[in-house]
Amino acid sequence: MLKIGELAALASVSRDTLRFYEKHGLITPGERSNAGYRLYSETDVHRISFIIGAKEVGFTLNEIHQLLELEVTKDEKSCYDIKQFVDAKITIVNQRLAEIKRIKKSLQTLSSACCGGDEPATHCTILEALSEQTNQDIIYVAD
Amino acid sequence: MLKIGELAALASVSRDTLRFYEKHGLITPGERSNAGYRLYSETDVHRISFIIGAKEVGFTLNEIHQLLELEVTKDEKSCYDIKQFVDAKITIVNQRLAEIKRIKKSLQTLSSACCGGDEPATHCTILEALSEQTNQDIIYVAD
DNA sequence: TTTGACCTTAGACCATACTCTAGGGTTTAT
DNA sequence: ATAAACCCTAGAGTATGGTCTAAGGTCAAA
Repeated sequence: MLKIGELAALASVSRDTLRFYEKHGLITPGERSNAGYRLYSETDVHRISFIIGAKEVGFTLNEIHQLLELEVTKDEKSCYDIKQFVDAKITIVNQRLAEIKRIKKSLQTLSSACCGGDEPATHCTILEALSEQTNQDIIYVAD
Repeated sequence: MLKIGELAALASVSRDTLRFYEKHGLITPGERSNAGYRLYSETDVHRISFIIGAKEVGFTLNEIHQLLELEVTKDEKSCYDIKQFVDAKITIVNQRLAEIKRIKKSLQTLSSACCGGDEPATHCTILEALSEQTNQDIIYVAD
């Protein structure tokens, strides 16, 4: 079992952040030491890792909370709802995946056009790198 | 040329958001109508699209501002700096890419384990779906 | 046994990214 | 020509996600 400072160091977040997440129901260390210190299990470590990862790719704490709350009950109806929710999230994830690939490509175009490449300096802004790409529909509308 | 409401509708953001981005130097419509209305060009449309996309995958407005400001000058030193900056961003993008793939995989595991699959209900939370995955180092440390 | 590094709570404060309000001018359709 | 629907500015307010402070208790080493 880890104390809060140990988990904080491991996960590269502050103690305050861990307490903040707890206050908002994202993580709930089951045990306390005699002195009242929080004690974190390995499951908590995984949980924190998931939270940080999900946050990094743009999920809000609220969405992460919902993801973490997902549990299959025996109720068929509820199970259907969960599947709906998860599949909706997968759609969002796929959109983000496409978007981040687009950005990566722009950055790579920019990087290789910049200094030392033989391409002209015309390609040297993000927007120009972006326009280099296939003329996909650029504006995001619900599709 | 588009008026603010037209661009807002096209990009699925509010007018206020566009004015907010302008105030913070992310977008700068060159022209105004006689009445003082903002007029947006096609470049502005691309720019807004980039901002929204970058935001969705977790860049802050500040980072996006830096990305958009990137321009190659004739100064070699400055060009080197830009390459450094862009390459650092590519590293971040790659990390996000890996993370979002991890999350996608978890969601897919969860979705397929849930309702109708023949796998037992033990795999039916995000955390269990996550542990299903190869035992990669789960905690994020600067690597 | 006391010094320093840890832990506790409650609540104030902060940055980011909007979002809304007030008070006013413009454009467009009927 | 007038009402609805748009535009303007400045500035206040809000939600999210922390971060810090105060006032205090605990633990391990010198």
